[in-house]
Amino acid sequence: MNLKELSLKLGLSPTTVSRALNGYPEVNDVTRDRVVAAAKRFNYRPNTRAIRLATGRAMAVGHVFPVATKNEIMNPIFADFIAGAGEVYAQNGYDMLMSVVADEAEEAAYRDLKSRGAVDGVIIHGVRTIEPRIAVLNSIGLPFVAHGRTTGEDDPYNWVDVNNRRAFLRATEFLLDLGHRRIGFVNGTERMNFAFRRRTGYLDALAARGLQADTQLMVSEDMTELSGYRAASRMLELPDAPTAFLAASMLSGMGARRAIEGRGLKMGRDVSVIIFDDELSYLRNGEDLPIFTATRSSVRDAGRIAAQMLLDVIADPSSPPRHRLLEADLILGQSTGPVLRSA
Amino acid sequence: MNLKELSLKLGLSPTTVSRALNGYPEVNDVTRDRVVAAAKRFNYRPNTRAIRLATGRAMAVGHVFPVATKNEIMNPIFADFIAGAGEVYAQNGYDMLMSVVADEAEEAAYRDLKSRGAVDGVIIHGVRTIEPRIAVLNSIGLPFVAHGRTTGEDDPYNWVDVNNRRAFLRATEFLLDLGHRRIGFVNGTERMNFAFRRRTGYLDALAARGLQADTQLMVSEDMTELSGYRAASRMLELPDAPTAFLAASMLSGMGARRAIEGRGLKMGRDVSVIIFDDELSYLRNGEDLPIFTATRSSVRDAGRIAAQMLLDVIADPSSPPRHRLLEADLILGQSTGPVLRSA
DNA sequence: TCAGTTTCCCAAAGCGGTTTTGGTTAGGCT
DNA sequence: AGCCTAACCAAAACCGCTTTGGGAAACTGA
Repeated sequence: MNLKELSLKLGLSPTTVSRALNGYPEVNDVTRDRVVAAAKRFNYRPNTRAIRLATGRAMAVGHVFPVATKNEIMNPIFADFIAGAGEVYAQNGYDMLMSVVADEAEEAAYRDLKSRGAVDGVIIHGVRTIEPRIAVLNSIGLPFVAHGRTTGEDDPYNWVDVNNRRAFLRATEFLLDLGHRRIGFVNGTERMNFAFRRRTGYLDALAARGLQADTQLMVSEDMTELSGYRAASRMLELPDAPTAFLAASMLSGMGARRAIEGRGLKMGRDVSVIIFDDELSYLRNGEDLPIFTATRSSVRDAGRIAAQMLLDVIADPSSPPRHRLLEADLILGQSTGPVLRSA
Repeated sequence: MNLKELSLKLGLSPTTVSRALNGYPEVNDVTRDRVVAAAKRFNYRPNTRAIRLATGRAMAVGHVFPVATKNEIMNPIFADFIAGAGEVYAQNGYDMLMSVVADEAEEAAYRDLKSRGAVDGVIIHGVRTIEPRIAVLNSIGLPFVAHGRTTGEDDPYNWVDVNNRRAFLRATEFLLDLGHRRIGFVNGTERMNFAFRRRTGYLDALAARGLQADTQLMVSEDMTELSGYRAASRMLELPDAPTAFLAASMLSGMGARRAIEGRGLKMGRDVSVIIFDDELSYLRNGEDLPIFTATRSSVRDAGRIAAQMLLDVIADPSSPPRHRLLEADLILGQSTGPVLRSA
């Protein structure tokens, strides 16, 4: 059932039917009702392809998903971010287009999306400390929102980010307040800008109390359970072992917990742990009671916010750059406690 | 740069340019080369929207992503599956469309995709034991491939699945061969058909040795670390505790490991564990040496295979239903060993 | 009453490609 | 030479919608 057929059935011109359905004023209310009723009855839905060609808008948003050929880690927060963003797109009649491309082909993928007119805008993920995509997208003229910020980028751009520095500053302060002085920091890889900012927060908190950071207590690696386990294990073997850990993710935290418990220590009593919790749906931090004390910021919410921002940018591309800095909550779980004097 | 402009620059008609680029035979090779060179030089890419309208094909595949309003677990294998499928789409010039919809709106989403002509086919995920989507999609007339099978469905349909029954049969047999007789089974929720089939494999292996299953050793829940931990803990408290576990996922297995180690036991020596390993990129089973003995089947590969199958179905919709049953490897890790006689 | 507005609707022209149809030219055959 | 067939290219129709530019009827106001 297409527009022509429907208009034929109604004895109206396609023009009038289209206008009636799209809420244009120059159509009689009685006629409009008739059209709307018929559209529903015949289950008419305008052909997306035709709308797009006619309006020149893609009514679609792209997410490019770079994938390394080697078994690199895929962004574990991706699914939840997408879930949040997708909700917003659906509510606004936008489609979500996903491109899986080789790592080195990401730039080409954006150019392709633009020149094919396949999308009206994109969201970029996993912003690195040095981030070439921003300049590329600006030069292509493809509206975009970055999930995460970069450092020292002169070009203006739209972003949604968590205040990673403050989150880790607060977490570190919290541990310091509990009496901890040796705090192991199991960070993500610092090619990622958020990891870089987290370290800043950690260091600033220590510095504010006149404490010097110990490089032996700082690790920057992929955020897997195994690397969390190894990093924590190594630090716990030190003569002056840490009494607390700061872990960059739920998985790193689980690794740290295993290292602690594997030594017969009890997390929350002998060694404290704070994680960053993205509220991933398949990695919940406990059910009602949080297991880990955590700085928490929902990546799904971030997806919603970024998507809405992108739609706003698409609607008004000449507007000044938009920013949104989300604050993470510090939630109390069972993994932290005062430092043991006996130790 | 569109077709008209390009043809103007070349002094050819749009027809000839289009034909030259699309490999039609009725154009001189010299002309073709000239056209191709110009297209590259001016970075011409045909407008996707126009192609779609003209050809009547969407050149796109849909993935519907149901999301419960409550904090239900989102499919953790989704990202990896998508990564595999997306690769194939990209290679074949197809776009991947993703719809995030409320759980109860999934059927409407398929109808919408179909009537809008937004996609040429879809892949359905997380096939349940009772699976209404198959009948719906068949009646809508939207080509599809199911990732997973259902049970007792009369309608024909295309599917890609892992031989879950055999995987768990083999895993159980392997444990039995090692002398284990009390084997805890931490299964996923059996609304999912794959979990149902896994139980069948487990029970069949026991039955083949004349062993009776103990319902106290069987749990069917969400596959989280926490539920794995709880289930394993509960079983380990039994007077006649299991000497081995079968866990449905990497996360369940990690939970089981924690339960084991938390009791001062050593996994692989005191208690054996076999998991099902989907080879998720953010949850690797060790780096070179596998941590867990596992039945392994890459969900990314499954994505590739399902995507290819769908493209084949789209190309030839009237072909008989296609099936592909993948066998899981049984790989040896450090989490299994012979049962301890002393116990 | 009549010109000037509104109101409501329609015909037709795009959007940017593909595909059908048809026409011209060069070469081959008798 | 005359005819036929490839080979090549162009014109035009079409995909299904939106949008522009009228245009007739009804409604104003003087």
